[in-house]
Amino acid sequence: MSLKYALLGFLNYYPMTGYELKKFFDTSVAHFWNAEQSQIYSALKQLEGEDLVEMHVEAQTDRPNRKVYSITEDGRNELLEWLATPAEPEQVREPLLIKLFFGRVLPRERLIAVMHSQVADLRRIAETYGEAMEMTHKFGVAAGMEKDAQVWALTVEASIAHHRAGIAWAEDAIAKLERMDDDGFGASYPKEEDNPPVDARAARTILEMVTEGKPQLRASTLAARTTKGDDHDND
Amino acid sequence: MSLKYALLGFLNYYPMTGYELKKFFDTSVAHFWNAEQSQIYSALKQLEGEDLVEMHVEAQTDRPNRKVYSITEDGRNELLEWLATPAEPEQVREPLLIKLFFGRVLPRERLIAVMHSQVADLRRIAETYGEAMEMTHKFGVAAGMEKDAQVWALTVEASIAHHRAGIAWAEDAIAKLERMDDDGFGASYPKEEDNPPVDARAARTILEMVTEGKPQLRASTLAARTTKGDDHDND
DNA sequence: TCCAACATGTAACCGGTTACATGATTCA
DNA sequence: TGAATCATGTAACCGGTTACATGTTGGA
Repeated sequence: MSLKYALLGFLNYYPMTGYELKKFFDTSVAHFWNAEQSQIYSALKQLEGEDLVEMHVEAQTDRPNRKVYSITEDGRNELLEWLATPAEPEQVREPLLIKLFFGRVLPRERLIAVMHSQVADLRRIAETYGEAMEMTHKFGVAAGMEKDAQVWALTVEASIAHHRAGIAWAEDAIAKLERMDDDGFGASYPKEEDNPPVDARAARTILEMVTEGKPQLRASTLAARTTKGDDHDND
Repeated sequence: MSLKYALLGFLNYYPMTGYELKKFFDTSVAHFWNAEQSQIYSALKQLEGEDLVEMHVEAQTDRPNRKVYSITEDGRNELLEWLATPAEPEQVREPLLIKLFFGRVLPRERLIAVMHSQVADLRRIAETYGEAMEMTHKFGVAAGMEKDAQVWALTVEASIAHHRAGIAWAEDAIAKLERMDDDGFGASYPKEEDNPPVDARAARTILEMVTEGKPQLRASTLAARTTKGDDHDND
């Protein structure tokens, strides 16, 4: 859903074509949002259908006509309304944490290697934020929007903070893994060897032991807790 | 794709039904991964087709038969292989950052209110991590998997670190917004008023000014940079 | 000569969400 | 009486990705 508003946001700066919008995405919000060309074109069509943007064709002979989109009054109103509404927290999906969660079955060194590679990836991404910061500044100057550039900079800081935290956590986790007893790791788990073969009731029993009828920590519960409490300082 | 491996990961602990898998998800990995019941059922069917799990029916008269899934040798191998492979970095998608990015057009106080509500949401979620930590411990005891519980705890720490960083950043951003000049905010932007009406060339000109033929910071570029460099300590 | 930039799209697919359906048992 | 638990699914939809199609101009 946010894509729609990001497009409105850009069109609220200046009228432009789908092709140009793609460039704006790639040069300014790439660090926290990506949009494919094809997606932009179809979203624009949709926005036009809702009368939130309007399009006029600029004829060209040598290449496909330019379709320049501009935001409508309705579009601007809807944008402002959306911007002033609290953001719904995103569902986190972290493949790395799945690997770590189930990673005890790997030889410890293998698991640590995966963690190291995560750190390396994060560092590599973090290096690009300098460029991103420069970009926000350049845009501000080029477009005469220095005020906007100040909030743009805050979004880059968010990404930096986020990555720094990720790196710090991962390094701490690696240190902890290194302090753990090697014997517990690897595909065969000591306990399993001493114990009678696992039967189909085990999972049931464990679930009963853990959740003694108590309310569970469900994603839906989380969502409810977070969206219900929207009753603060914004109205 | 990770869902598939999460299922294999759980089935590698114990054989169980789709219904029980859902509970395991909700009580243990909910803080970084969610899976809907319907999705679990169809994924299991798919895994069975690939011979990574096998199913046997436990007949029941009073309610639908239990379909107990267990991991196969192939499944275990594929799981181990996947676990030992570096995680591909996820595309970040942060609606809040879109709001902030375009938020200059809001009255400053409105934008700050959105940020405050973000902080409140993050705090509310952070409160649940105590429970999550308890859960990992309980599971470890109940299943006789104390070693696994140690790595489970690391995943909870990841979420905690992540949220703490989010809160700290947001509070800092709020402080900065509060120090900014009020006049720059709101739907009408001073510069626009003094300047001639915006024409359809403006976006073009700005893009030219900012990206003087220089390589751009594209998501694809980022992806390339991050996946190319996988040549470290894992093979 | 060949690739990048300009400029538009369509179609297939994929992972995930939401809604709907069925039906017994148990507990408040 | 009515909700929650147990236990299975199907179908529609939705946002996003990947692949494919078309065709000119200008620069390395």
